[in-house]
Amino acid sequence: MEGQYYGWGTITDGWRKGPWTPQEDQLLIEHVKLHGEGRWNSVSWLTGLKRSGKSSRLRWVNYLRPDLKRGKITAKEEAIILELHARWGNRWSMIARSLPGRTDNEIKNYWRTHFKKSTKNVEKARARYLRLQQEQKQQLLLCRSNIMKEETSSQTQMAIMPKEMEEMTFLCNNMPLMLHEGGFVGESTTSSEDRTSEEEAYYDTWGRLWNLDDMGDPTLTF
DNA sequence: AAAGCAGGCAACCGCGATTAA
DNA sequence: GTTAATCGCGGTTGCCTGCTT
Repeated sequence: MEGQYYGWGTITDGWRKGPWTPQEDQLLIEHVKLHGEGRWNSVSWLTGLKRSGKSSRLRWVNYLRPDLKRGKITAKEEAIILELHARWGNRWSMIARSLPGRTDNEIKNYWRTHFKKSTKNVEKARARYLRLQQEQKQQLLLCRSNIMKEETSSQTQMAIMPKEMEEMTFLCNNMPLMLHEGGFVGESTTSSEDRTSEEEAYYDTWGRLWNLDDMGDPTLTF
């Protein structure tokens, strides 16, 4: 197996370091299938992998997990990252919890690559986000007026698309914070330490809601 | 075509928190 | 209550790749 390694892979103190090979990935996947996640330090002696528990966990969490989302960060995800970073700072794992399928490492890398060096990029992203908000706002207003029309004119309103109606009513009634005066929720000066558990739950919820399937995200360019 | 450079990202490191013995 | 093992997180490093000169 050793001869198949490539790149800067080396062995230090009996542990292999550097890029993972497909064979190593396969061993790790099999291991998790059999034993589940956790007990990472047992991976080595159960599979024969010359990888530390730490390295194995990292590989699984950041790359092999089946629920990971592949592909580029969307405008919506970007908006969430910006918003939550403004609020929580570098608490990447927490931010990642609001973006299912994305890892803390991925988000951290994205932030550093796109926003750390230049506030201009933050401004651009912010502008994109505001455009998106405007579009959504218009859609919601339209939907709200449709709901009102339905409410006044028809007794059978809930029979017509009841599910959609419920969803849109819920959105109309619960959206205001995200649309807060066209501004960034994250612009608040409130530090993460000052946040209440209710706020925590609120952001958790909205983070998840915003992760509903994207609707034609514009390509992100800087 | 080749060299230099910068961006992107996978992986490592150190450290604090948590859990088990 | 103490210690060791394990886990999880944030920061950092360094390879790869694509673009520019």
